[in-house]
Amino acid sequence: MPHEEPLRVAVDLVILTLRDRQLSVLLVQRDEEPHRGRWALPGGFVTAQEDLEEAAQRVLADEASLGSQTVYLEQVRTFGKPDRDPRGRVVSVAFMALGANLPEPQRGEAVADARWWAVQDLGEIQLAFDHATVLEAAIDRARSKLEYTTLAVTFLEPEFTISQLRGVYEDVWGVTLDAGNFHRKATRSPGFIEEVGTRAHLTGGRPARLYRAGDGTSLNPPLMRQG
Amino acid sequence: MPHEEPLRVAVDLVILTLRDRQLSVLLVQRDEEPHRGRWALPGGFVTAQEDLEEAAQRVLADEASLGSQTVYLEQVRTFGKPDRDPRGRVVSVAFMALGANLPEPQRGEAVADARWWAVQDLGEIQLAFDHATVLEAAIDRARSKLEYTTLAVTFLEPEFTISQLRGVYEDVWGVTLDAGNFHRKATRSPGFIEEVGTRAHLTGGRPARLYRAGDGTSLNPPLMRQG
DNA sequence: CCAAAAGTGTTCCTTTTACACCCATGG
DNA sequence: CCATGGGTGTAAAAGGAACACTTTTGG
Repeated sequence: MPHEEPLRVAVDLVILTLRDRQLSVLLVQRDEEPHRGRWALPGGFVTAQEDLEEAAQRVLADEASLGSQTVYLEQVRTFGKPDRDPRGRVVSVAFMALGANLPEPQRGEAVADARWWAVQDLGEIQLAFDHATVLEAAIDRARSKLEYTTLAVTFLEPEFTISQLRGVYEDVWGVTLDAGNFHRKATRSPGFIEEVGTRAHLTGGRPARLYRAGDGTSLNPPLMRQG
Repeated sequence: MPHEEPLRVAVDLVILTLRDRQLSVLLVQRDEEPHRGRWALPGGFVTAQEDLEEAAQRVLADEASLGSQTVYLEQVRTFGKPDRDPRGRVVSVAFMALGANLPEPQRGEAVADARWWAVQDLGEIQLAFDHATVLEAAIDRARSKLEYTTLAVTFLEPEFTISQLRGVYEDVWGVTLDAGNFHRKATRSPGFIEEVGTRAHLTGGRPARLYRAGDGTSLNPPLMRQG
């Protein structure tokens, strides 16, 4: 086996939730060089004895104080350009985390601030490292997986109404969907949702039936985006 | 920044091509411990100054002698369980490589043998490390990307007929598709294929028009699998 | 002429889309 | 009673599946 340079391996997390009907991502403001003052994805180095998913869970708990929350976690892609971190060679495995009503973050170590940003409002600011690319990859992944998987439910509490589910699609895709047609598709996709039996009294209209996530993970036919 | 253990980062390649109408993968037989004698995916460590894709290209050239061939290369997933390599901690970025009529491999260093295996015939043999998992992830990715991308053309020479294209779907998915319906779908998917103008005289039937890959990368509506 | 593959037409059926309409509640 | 959202019905349009049929070559 030839000699090779040891590299450092990190995980970076794109933690997404819906806040005020806006797809939002948790960013931390760096308190150290490089990129001091810039907003970045929460992340951390992988330690010797942990799997990549474990490292991601640890960052969720430590940097985002989301240890106890139920979040969906999925690996997105690994970024490894030699110059992506000015401190040296760091290969970073990007994860996407999705959750319902995630709380305001506590400020972690080496971090000046931490808060949710609506994805829409990120146009102006410049993220640290290559995190803009990482963020885009994760958001693309989330948007497209809504079409052909049951992932949308991970943005919702365990019990939800169909219009809340429709809201997830509308907010993540930025479209408007026909309520009646969506209702049919959702209720007729096998394994997508299951009726709970009770009803929600949310607003001034007819109470909606409550559902929970079904067993299925894939959606076919898929839910189409051109609403 | 806290101290952390340096890890080694490798790339592993799932190189797929069609040989005798069989989806086939290039495997190398290990000539060193651990797993001496077992078949494994071609791979190698990432060096200090190269990007992950560059490392993958280097492995393609060195271990698979596919340096000059045109192959499609895409990152699949990164595997990092602490015990996946008995020599120590190795995080491995898996790539999928697709190409047309790839040649018989030359035997590389630290390798007893190298050859193409039909994916169908792999049931019996046990691969080294976690390479069975890696292989499965890549094949799943390839199979599902045929549905909604124009990736099928990467299995073909620059000019091809529609029935050759249909053959890619049939061989990769293991199904039989209706020739007439496939013809319509392929010719009407914008950006999928472009007519060249000439014809192929392959077999004993009517000569087929030749096409080349179009500009598009995604296919919608997708090509459905239940042929 | 015949076999074989290429390519087109046609029919039936399912799904999607748009939108009307009724239902059930709070105020 | 009215506003509001929940949920169903329905007709037109689009798309998919099955398969017959025509075209164009080699032998």
